[in-house]
Amino acid sequence: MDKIKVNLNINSKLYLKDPVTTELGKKIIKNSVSLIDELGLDDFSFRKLARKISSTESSIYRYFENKNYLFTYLINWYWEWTSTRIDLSLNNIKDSTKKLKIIIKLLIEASLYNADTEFVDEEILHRIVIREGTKAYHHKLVEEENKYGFFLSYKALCKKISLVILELNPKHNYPKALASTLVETANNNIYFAKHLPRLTDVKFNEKDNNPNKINEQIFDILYHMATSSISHKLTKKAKPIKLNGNKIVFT
Amino acid sequence: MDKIKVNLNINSKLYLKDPVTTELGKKIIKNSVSLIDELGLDDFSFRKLARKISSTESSIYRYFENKNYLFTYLINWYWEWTSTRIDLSLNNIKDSTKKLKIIIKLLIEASLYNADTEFVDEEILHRIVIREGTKAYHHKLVEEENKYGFFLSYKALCKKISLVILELNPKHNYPKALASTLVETANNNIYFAKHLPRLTDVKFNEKDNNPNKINEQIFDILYHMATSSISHKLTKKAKPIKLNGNKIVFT
DNA sequence: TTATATTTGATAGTAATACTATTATTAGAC
DNA sequence: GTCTAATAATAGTATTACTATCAAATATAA
Repeated sequence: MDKIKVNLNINSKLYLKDPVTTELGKKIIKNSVSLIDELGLDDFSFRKLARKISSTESSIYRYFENKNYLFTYLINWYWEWTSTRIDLSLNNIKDSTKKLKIIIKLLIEASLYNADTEFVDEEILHRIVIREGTKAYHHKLVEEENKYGFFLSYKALCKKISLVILELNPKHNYPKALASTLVETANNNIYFAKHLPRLTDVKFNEKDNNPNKINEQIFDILYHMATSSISHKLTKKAKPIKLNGNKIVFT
Repeated sequence: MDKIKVNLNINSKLYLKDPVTTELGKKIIKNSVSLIDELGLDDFSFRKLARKISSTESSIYRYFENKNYLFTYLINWYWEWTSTRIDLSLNNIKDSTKKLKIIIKLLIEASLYNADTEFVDEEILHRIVIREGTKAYHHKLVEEENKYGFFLSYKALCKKISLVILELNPKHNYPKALASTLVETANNNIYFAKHLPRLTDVKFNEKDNNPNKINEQIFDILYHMATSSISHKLTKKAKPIKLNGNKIVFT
């Protein structure tokens, strides 16, 4: 495999000091990924991270204001890295259908184009994204953080996907909603297949428990969702319905 | 409006003592809803809740093991209540298309069938579900909590929706994935429209900022997604693609 | 009505989190 | 070899997330 140099453009407001510029910074990134994977975001703390890397809380605080900023930094890494993988993979592709397939495949499998950074294991990062990634923007401070531009990478990723949707159907009415739904639904179905299988349609045969088969099924689910929406002929607009509400009393 | 008595079946492992049976219990439920809405789940604590209701932390701990159990209790309330609204609304409906429309409408608007419990404001609860509901099952302890049955109400809700999907197309391959996607996508698009509008296609005219118009647009997005998937003719199965990966080096 | 059981409130205490601040030490740049 | 920047060490505060104990209030049953 050739090595291609890219750089990930992560919002500098997310850190006090750029972690990729120092050894300690890289250690913080690398070990926060594995520690969040291991403990979950709730139980992850700067104290535990400091212990793990034989450093101190105050040293970590020089890089990140708090654990949520660090977490959002990591999620941004994932968004940027995924955008980059898409760019590289679509590089010579003309056929829009093929583009769509590639995008869906990349949303499901982090391991394709594994980055050669010694300090982020993208496969572990992907697990974190699947389990807890949405916590980066589902909280009381979204609006404020959105003003800082913390979610620009996510928007750029969805924008990129929505443009391919529009290539396939320039008259599609909801390319952005479909794009964000594909990203979110990819993560959800991977998560559901693993932990809450009744919420998706992935089938497990006894010996069939290998991730490839599962990922293929998830690919089919997403591809079906995407192509059906993209090719759907608009029937007449749905007539709004009225519900004659009864009041409910709980006992 | 008539009043109809229903009861919500919430997993009893979620509480140490059933909160609906006592005044203090109801106060805990009611005020945790408004306080989580106000502060966000992260900043919400039993201490603050105790202060708000002029009680003590230890009294609250007699009802709920910890704040995550309380939170999951509230999310279960929403799932159960939404299932109930669906049951009541589909009661006399024969037409499956109409059923689908009603379901989508109910997923978007909490206010329809506002429950007559003096102790849960469903509209506020719905806001919490939209912003942070998925945190109930996106964490390190899913598997354990899933074994306790904490997510049975969610699965039942999705099952109910998937059956209507199958009524419309008995050969649909992914009814469960589509059902869970509709639930999740409803919440996401309401949230995105409000906080991260680039991630959806809701349009705001200057004076058009009223929730009805927005909810109508979100209805259209979801209805389009549902009907396109349901009516999609299966083309030949997508040929798997192979990506010839280049290694990426980050700088 | 009194005795009894149940519920709640008051108080205290522990370990951990989420920080901020200060000073000492070390390593690298010139 | 000195200067500078980065890190480590240490300490301290307010808050969280509990657990435990006991007293007061209240409902219930005899």
